[in-house]
Order: sequence, then C-alpha cells, then structure tokens
Amino acid sequence: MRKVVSSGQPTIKEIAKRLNISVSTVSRALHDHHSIGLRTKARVQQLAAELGYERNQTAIFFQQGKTFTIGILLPELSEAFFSSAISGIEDTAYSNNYTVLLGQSHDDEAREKQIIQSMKQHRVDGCIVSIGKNTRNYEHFEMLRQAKIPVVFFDRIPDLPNIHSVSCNLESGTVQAVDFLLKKGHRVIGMINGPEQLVASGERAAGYMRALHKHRLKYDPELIVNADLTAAGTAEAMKHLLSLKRKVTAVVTFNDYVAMDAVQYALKQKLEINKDITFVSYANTPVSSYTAYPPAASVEQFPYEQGQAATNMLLSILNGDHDFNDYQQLIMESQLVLHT
Amino acid sequence: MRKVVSSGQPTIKEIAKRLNISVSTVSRALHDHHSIGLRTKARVQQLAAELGYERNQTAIFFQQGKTFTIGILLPELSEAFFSSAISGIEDTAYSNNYTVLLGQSHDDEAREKQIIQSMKQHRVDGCIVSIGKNTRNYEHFEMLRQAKIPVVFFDRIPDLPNIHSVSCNLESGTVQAVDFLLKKGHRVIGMINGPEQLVASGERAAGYMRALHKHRLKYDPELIVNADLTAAGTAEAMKHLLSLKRKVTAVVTFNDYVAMDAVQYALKQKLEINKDITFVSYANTPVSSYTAYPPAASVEQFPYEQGQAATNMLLSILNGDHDFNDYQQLIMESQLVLHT
DNA sequence: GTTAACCACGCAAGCGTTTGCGTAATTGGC
DNA sequence: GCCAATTACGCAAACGCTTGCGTGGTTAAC
Repeated sequence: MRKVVSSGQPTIKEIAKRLNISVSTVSRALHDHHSIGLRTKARVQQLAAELGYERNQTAIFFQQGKTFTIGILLPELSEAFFSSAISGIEDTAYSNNYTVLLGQSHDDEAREKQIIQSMKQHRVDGCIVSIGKNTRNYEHFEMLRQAKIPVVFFDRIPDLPNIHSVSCNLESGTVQAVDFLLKKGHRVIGMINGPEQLVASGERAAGYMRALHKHRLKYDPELIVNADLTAAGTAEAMKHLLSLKRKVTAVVTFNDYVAMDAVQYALKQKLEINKDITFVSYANTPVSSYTAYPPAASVEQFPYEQGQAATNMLLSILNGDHDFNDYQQLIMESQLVLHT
Repeated sequence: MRKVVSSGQPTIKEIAKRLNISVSTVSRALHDHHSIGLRTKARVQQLAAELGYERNQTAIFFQQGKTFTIGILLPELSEAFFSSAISGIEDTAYSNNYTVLLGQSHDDEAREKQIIQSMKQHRVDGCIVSIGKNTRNYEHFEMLRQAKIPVVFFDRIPDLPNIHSVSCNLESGTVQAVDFLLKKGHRVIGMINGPEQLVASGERAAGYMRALHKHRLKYDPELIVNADLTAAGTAEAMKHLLSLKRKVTAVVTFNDYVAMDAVQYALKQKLEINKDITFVSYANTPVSSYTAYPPAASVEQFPYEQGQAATNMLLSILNGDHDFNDYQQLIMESQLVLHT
C-alpha cells in the first residue's frame, strides 16, 4: 500500500495528462522553449496557472545537481557584526536567486564540523564561513575542497594556503588608530588583542608596531596582551596593563564589546574615561553612539559590505568566472571613525 | 554527449557494483536494517567509510517529499531582537536535525511574498515568520496553508483567525511598566506606539489603559500616538506629546531603539532625562546597559526563548503531535527590568 | 516429513524534472 | 519535384535513493 505523499501539488505529469501531450512538451512549454508551438505553449501555461502549478524544486535540485543554496557558517548569529554581515549576504544572495542556509558554531569546533558536514550533505553550492575563535583543525574545510564545494572565508580567516577570502585591512586601520592616539599625545598605548591564531589578531599587532615604528618609538611587548574576548578575560588583560610601571593612558581593544567591558573595569578602578585613560576599538557598532562612554574612535569594518563582497565573490566562482585554482583574496580598507 | 555532473561523490550504486550486490541491499545495510546479514552489513559499511560515501540529501529530500528544513522570515536580520531570535531558532532546529533557510523582508510586503514563494518552492517543511510592519495582505500565507506547510508566527503576529503563534504578553508587561511610572509619581504618561495594525501595538495600548483603569485614572487618547518606528516618526511623535497642555513627564516607547531616538529628541529640546522626562521601553536590548541615557526600565521580551518556543511548536506540529486544526498560541510572560 | 517461520538478499517501481535524440509534417529554395 | 532546413512534438533515460514484494535457502516445531 503506497503512501500518498502528493500533498495535492500538481505536477508536470498532471498537466500532460489533461492536455493529452507528453511531459517533455509541458516541461519545454513552461520554459518557453523555441521548439514548442505557440498554441500549445499558451494552453500549457494557462492550465498551469489555473492549477496553481509550481515546480518542485527538490526534484530539480536533485536532477541538476545544483541547489542554488549557499551555506553560511558564523560563530554567533546574534552578534551585531555578524548579523549585519548576514544581512548583506542574504540581500545579495536573494537578488541573485540564491537562498541561504544558516548555521552558528558558537565558537565550538565540534559543532562547526557538524554544520559543515550537514551543509555538505545538503549539497549547498558553496559556503561562506567565519571560523570559530578556537578552531585549530581545518580538516572539515579540506573535505569541502574535496567535494568541490567552494568556500569563501570572511573576517575570521584561517591561516591556510589557497583559499578565497574577504576581509578588512585591519593593519592600516590600526595604524590610523595608533596614529590618532599618538597625535593626541599618548605615548604608552596598550592593546587588548584577540586569540593569537586569528589572522585578525596578527594584523592588529602588525599595525600597532608599524605605527610605532613610523614615529620612531620602540615597542614594548608587555603592552600587547592576547585575551579571549570574554568579560573576564578583558578584565584580566586590563589588570595586567594597569599594573605596568609605565602608565598606560590609552588602550586599543579588539572590538567595541571588549572596549565596553574594559570601560567597565576602568570605571571600577575609579579611572576617568577619556582623561585618565582613552579607548579606541574596532567595529564601530552602531549602538556605541548611544553609549555612555563610547570609545574615542573605532575602526569601521563594514560588515554589511563584507557580506556583500563575500557573496559576490562566491557567486562569481560558482558562475565559473575564474580558474579553479585562481584563489582570490579581497581586502577592503577599514576606516577609523572618530566619536568626538 | 552526457555531461558528467558526478563531482566524484560516490553513490550507493558504486558500492553495490564493487561489492557485487544490489543497491537495495546497500541501502538497507547503511540503515542497519534487520534483514541484512551481519557480514554484508560490515562489508558495506567499511567500504562506504573507505570511499567517504555520503548520502545525497537532495535525492532523499526529493524521494521522501520532506526536506528537514524550516524557513524563517524576519523583517530585519541585523536587528538585535530578531538576531537573538534567529539564534534561538537555529539552536533548537539544529539539535533536532533540522536546518534553517533564511530570508529578510525589510518590511517590504512584495519581498515578503517573494520569499514565501521561494520557500514554498524549496519545499520547506514549515515556516517561522514575523511579519513586516506594513503588511496588510495575507494571501501569501493562505497559499502556504493550501500547500499544507505549517507556519508559526511569532512576535509580529497578523490579525488572522486559525494560526499558530508565539508571542509575549505585552499587555501585562505594559501594566507593570505603567504601574512603575505611576508609583514614581508620574501622572501624565505618553506612549509612542507602533503601527496600528500590529497586534503588539494593540496589546501595549490595552496594557496602558488597564493600568490607568486600575488606578482609577481617566484615559486621554491624545497621549497615545502611533508612529512608524523611524527616527523621524519618533521625533514627530515626541513633538506632539511635548506640545500638549498637560505636561508629559514620562513616555513609554515601542522599543529601545525608539527610546534612544526619543531621548535624542528630548536632549535637543534641552530636557533633562530622568528628571524632566522619564522613558520606559520594551526589548531590554543588552546594549542599553552601556548606554548614556538608558530607559529607566525596559520590558524584556525574551527573543531567544521565543525563538526556541516557536521552533519547538513547529517541530511538534511537523511530528503530527496535534490535530491539523488544533491551533496553538503560546503566550510568554514579559517582564519589566529596572535599569536604576 | 510437512508446514511455518525466519533469514538474506534481489527486482523494480517510483519520486518530478530535464534533455538528447528521433520522427513526422510542413516549408522554402532551386 | 527533390533535398534541406525548420517546426512541433514524443520517447526514454537519467539523477540517487527507498521500499513493497518476491524468492530461494535454512531452521524449528509438531
């Protein structure tokens, strides 16, 4: 006894039977194929409309081996930076008739792997991913490569050869940030950086050093501390910086959230913000404009635009606009935004 | 000349050929079917592992007429309230082996329709949607009903009979909010409400009136104004409220963003926040804790939990735990959170 | 020794669509 | 009036997988 799954949705076969023609003719008529007569075309299209026919995408996906779906894997959907990025990705995917499959890793490597696995099984055409901050092992991305599913990394990019990526040039933004502080007279500038293995952390550190070098100042390794981006980690980092002999008067923090946490810590230590200590950070989160003690400046990373760019890159790869081995890395310019 | 789409991915057929057994045996072996001998099971599973076999989900989706995918349609992915909700939805979908297809309407009715259409074509098993604030026409949801695709509405719920929904009891939260203001001595309390057709707006208004009634105060219709949630609309609403003869000393705003905009307007009018005028709002956006002039209190709506609840409801419907005509509406309690 | 039960597997249909190829019938050129 | 091109359509395979049914072979019960 066959289970009837039909759900009433009319199929191409239905139309064919009613019109007494073959399914192939119906299919072609629906696609406006030139080899179908005008009369039959019209009849088919009219009946299709009447029946409320809708192509069964799952059948087409299966048949074509293409899903017009892109998978997007992010650490945390609710973080402002990433949710802006999602927004940019969805917008450009949508206008190119692609849909978006979503997954969040919560910075958990195991979950990251499972999601990638799931996306692979779903046969997404490509992926856009920002890796978790604890991810050390990249074999799941290697599997995607073997399955010939292209992936564009963005923002949090793994340290791997031969990948596509979109990111912001944080080094130049950091130079701008440190320049800004130096011009305001600060000489002992701390930095609360992120986990060491993130490329983004390396870029921040590099920018920091380049700016110092430009001004012929010497670099004190004690001033850069790698934290884990939690409130507790930030507090500890601040504690370290404030314990140094040379008085730290400004701190560059990994992002606006870290900045806010750092501000909280500083306030507890009875420091006056923008007087005893000045903060500069990254992300330029919109809310910081409403904030009591916003960082004096923030490096805008254009998440929405990064999302757009990553999607466009992925789509052009899917369209076969490039050689398979032509790995692209788009680096957007970040920009320091003053909040004074 | 047949195009080779294979992409090298091994199929069930491959395994069958190599082992000289039938595809059905392989399929059953992979599913641990009892009617397959232990020896063959082992051989199949080992070879599958060696080859890196992975089931082709698109084929299964097609064959089973089920996609294990839920569509989620929201006005704006980057809004904090919704991105928390997404997070909750994705988490519970993930732990039930469902995946999530994403779309944002940008509060545009036409786009909302297109996305629903697209999800229908993608044959999602069900949908979770929060409607756009301008949506007046609900025929696209009627189409989903006809296609027997269940949909759970949440937060922004249309005024339709026979729907599933998850929402927060804003009326009680509003009563708490107005009570709070009344106890602080405010007697002329304005309200910047949302678009009239939103159920959420009605609930806020009802709560407002109920609180007044409880305290035997009479209700002045001039004090409630329906705005469009833009900064400009909020400014206009504030202008109206401040122009009234009776001096408004407190305002309940539709959400934290409206509150922030209202605060900005009040500051421009040289009003002192929490002295000349006090704000109470909804959403309890985390950032408002960092904010310069946060609302004195905010009604927490638990977006993450709402997302979880909506997903659980949808999954239980998909599991056939209910009659088809057993429409459920879950109403969660909101809770006033003081920021003092 | 017959029947029944079970075990281990193969056959083949079917899900809805696309598409290469074949085949009539009509048209046009000379 | 013959060949070629064009028009209008049908046939059937293929995509990968699941599953109802059938079929030998072995075992157990009476």
